[in-house]
Amino acid sequence: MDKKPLPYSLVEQNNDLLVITPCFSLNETLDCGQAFRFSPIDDNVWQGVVGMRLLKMKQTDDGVLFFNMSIAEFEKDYIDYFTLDFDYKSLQNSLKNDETMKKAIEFASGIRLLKQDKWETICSFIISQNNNIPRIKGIISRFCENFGEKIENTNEYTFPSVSKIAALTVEDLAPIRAGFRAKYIIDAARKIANCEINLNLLETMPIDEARAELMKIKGVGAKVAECVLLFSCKRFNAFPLDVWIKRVMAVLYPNGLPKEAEQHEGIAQQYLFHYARSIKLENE
DNA sequence: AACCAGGGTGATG
DNA sequence: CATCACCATGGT
Repeated sequence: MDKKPLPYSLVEQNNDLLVITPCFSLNETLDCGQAFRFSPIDDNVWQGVVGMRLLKMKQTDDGVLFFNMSIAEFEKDYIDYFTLDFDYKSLQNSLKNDETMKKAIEFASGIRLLKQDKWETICSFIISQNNNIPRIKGIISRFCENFGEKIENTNEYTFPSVSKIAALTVEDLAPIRAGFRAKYIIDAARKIANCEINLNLLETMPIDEARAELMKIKGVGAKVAECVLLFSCKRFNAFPLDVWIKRVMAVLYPNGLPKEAEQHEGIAQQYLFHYARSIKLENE
């Protein structure tokens, strides 16, 4: 059997690791609305908590440099997280047969789908409903500071565990100022903790069943379920329909996405979402 | 089946 | 300063 060459290469540089791959922009990937725990700390430098670890990264001319990272650790935890084993270049070339997709991709060709923690993604998108990004980030950061674990030698906190939140009440969540969403977070934690919902099956079960499974949680509707499937379960064909995408679809794709996007609707969605929001800015 | 609360903030005019 | 919008959802 022929083995396809990997779409990335890893180069250790002292204690750091340089990741060389096409279509990988930190700015575009970490600031496109799929993740809420990353912040820019300097020119082209980002940091954010992933699992138990504070990641620090820098965009350079050669690629993306991960600070204090070994090949072994990176292969274990972050290839999948940044979807590096997926051939973005080929998909982009195919999508570019469509003129609108071509423009959208050229606008932000370095967006990559993340595979985030499922529980964290469920909470984050429950919090996102009817909300703006600065406040979403504020609520999540208060959530972590109040109920997460402090990460050694940093001022950062892990995302709170399911079991810890399942034992709380809505009143306990008052300090995070999530408003009416607090009761949904508690409901999600309890249903996951008592195994009414099995997160591990979401990646493999038929996607309609996965949607139904997630929507057992109060406060999780079609939109939030779709975000969870796309941003934490590698379901490339999940397609979150928010106000922006509805607008794009109505104006640019009244008959649906081009055939090249089949089975990768979610990735197309990321380009279109970014594009839609930028067009709006240009008009003002 | 349309409509609205809920809680707070950022953006717009 | 007022008003609107916000990567929605559940309840009426």
